[in-house]
Amino acid sequence: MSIAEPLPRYAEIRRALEEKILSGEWPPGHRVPSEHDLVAQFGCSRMTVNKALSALAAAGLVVRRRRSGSFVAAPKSQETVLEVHDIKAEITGSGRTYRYVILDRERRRARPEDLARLGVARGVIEVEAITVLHFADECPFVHEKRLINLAVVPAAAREPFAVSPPGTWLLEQIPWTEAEHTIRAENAAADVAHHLAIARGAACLVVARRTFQAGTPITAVTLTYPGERHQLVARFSPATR
Amino acid sequence: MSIAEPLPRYAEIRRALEEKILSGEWPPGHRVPSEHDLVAQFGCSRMTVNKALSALAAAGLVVRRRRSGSFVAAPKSQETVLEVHDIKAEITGSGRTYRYVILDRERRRARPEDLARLGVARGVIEVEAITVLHFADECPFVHEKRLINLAVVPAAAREPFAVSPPGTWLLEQIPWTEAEHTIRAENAAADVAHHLAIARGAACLVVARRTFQAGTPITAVTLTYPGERHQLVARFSPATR
DNA sequence: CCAGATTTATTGTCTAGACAAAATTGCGCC
DNA sequence: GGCGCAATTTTGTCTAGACAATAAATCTGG
Repeated sequence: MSIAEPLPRYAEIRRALEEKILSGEWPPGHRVPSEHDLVAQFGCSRMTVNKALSALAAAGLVVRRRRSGSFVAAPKSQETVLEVHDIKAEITGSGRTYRYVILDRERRRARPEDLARLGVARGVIEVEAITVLHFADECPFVHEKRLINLAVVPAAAREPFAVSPPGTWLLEQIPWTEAEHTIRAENAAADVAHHLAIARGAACLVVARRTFQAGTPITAVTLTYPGERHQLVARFSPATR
Repeated sequence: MSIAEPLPRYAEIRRALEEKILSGEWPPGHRVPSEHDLVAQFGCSRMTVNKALSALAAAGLVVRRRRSGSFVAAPKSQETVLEVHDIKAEITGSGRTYRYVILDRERRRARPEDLARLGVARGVIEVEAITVLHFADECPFVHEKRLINLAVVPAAAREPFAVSPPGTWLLEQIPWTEAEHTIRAENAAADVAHHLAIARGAACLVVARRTFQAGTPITAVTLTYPGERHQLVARFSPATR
């Protein structure tokens, strides 16, 4: 049994409508009663039912059109929320000891492939290219190859990254407005396999992240996780949106 | 230049606050003016600033506490929204021809490993176990191993899956309330490699999805994508939440 | 100085209205 | 019948207030 906590009225209304939709009683395309009707049905003000309906619309369960009404949305694609943690926080958060080493570091003019990784078509920018290996309990955890746009974060060139790895440091330095992830599987190349202490050709999970601030790229990072030791978990329920 | 469309007042206020936060002018922990102050500053009613602040709280940019006030949230973890499409829709949507074959099919009492895949501790349930291979433009696209809980979807045992593959058919049959994904990389096993027409041991992206309705498992599916031909893309910007 | 009671600031929710915007419906006119 | 205009419905936004819940701050008696 779940405890009967006092839900606010708008949440109650939202639940009631959600139940009709998720149970299939109201199939996709079905017309949801108008705000006016719901006001009469639930005996509350229109702002309250509006709050419930707006939340359902934001969650993608209904589509609302002026003059036409609200309709149950077609379940076209499943969305799932993936949490991408800071590596240092992820490891220390699970009670393991964290350590990292900087394998390589170079300041250079962005090469064509660097520009592609950062997600810009062309241009002349200086980048800091850093390769880091992260350890959890002294076991190689993830291999990181990062580019930092020095036009946006000039301090990165002077930072020794002695206490915090580049990712953690950057997160504290500048806020980001957009992020893009691509996730793929790759057979480990010789050098990465060596650093991660896995067999050459072993499957690795590769997460590439690009971070932008108002359209300009800040950093691009490629994280290579050993396949047999790592997985990403994502959960989604429309009710919690 | 972007067109200057007339934003609603609450969106304007939200933007203004967001700008302060994302630019770093208001660092994490900084106190956001109270609703009362914002009402005076923007010359509108409290409901309007409340709507803006609530949206920022929902997006995770601020944390609100009664009597204490609203504070800029610490950017602790990046969230990203992954869209998981229906395979048939994904392929036909990009203009390729879609085809599938059922490689194997069996109705059986759930084995211990089946129960684990479905996410239940124990119990006696009948499952339909189906293996499907999907093609895009006659090229093997993804290998699917699925379990369907026949206690919830008894019709699955009688369905020939002649026109729609099990995943697409299920999506039309019953609504789901929760979904859980795990994403990992694996070296292709001999049989999967054979079906996908890739080398044995080639890196594959494995997406395992469990779908529930109000806590009871509906289906568990393991999708194996050839690593060199597939990747997942996820985008996130807090402003669009 | 401390424990407990009281005040107060702040957010959370709600109401009963108002006007605007959009899109459908229906009507009148040609 | 067809076209254009007006009426109507429904959602989108907003207001000015109200009371409740929470937790910090302050006051008070010992």
